[in-house]
Amino acid sequence: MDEKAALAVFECLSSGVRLGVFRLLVKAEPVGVVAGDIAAALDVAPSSLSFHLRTMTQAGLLRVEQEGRFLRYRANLALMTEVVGFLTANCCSGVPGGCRDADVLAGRISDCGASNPMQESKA
Amino acid sequence: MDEKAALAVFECLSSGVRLGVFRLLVKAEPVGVVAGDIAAALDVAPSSLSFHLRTMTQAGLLRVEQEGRFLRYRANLALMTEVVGFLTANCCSGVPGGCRDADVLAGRISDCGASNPMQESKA
DNA sequence: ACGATAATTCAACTATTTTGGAAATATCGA
DNA sequence: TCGATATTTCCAAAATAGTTGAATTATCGT
Repeated sequence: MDEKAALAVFECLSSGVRLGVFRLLVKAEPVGVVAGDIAAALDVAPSSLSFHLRTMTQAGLLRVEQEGRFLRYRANLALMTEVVGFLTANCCSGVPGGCRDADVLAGRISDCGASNPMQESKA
Repeated sequence: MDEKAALAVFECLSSGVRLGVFRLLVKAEPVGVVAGDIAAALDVAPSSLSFHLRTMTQAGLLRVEQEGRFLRYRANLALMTEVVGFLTANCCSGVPGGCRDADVLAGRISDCGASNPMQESKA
């Protein structure tokens, strides 16, 4: 993962429409959703959605597969993992314990035994 | 963390300049860097940098503190952790094992004992 | 083969973001 | 207090991104 690829991922998720697409597809894992259903779910014009899907696919955030005249899209979760690793690489050089958040984030300090630390907190 | 806040974070990291700022500050944790040094390091005009720093601070991605006539900026790693949790919440509903990447990413399956799983792989 | 359906591409248009210089604000050191 | 320094704010120009509808490509069902 280089800076260019990471930037492409963030560009993808920086539009309301594209963030909506990604969230929808994350929920729909591992089945995926065909383009038309995405458009209907998010109320976006087909050509506009197509534009966004292309951007996201090129960035590697989505995987696409043809099913007859449908195109089924899926989220690429592994890429997000890479991005987080990229962000926290070379972090906090030489300051032991000074960067807990980043360490947990990158999986270097594991949070074993903690109960669902990432659960969304209602609000 | 709601969708609006997550979107703001991604908007922040979707510009080359801002991604550069964040990476610089992650590396500089927990000391931080003053605005002028950020501008010098990234070769950005002061007024332009100021614009980006304001965006990032408003999104909560940066913390700022005044030191005389300097402003020292720091990265807020905890927010990134929240964002990842937000992204993977409600993921892969009812499909056991069908979403390993997301589970590892969100810390629900811990990767205890694995050796530095996030290390950047040379390329 | 033919009409209907799924999705994409294209081109023009609109909207938003980013930039950089000049001016403003505030702190520092002597 | 005064000049230098650090940073921000303001504003107009330049650059990018997003939307739309029409045309296009390809597959489906009959």
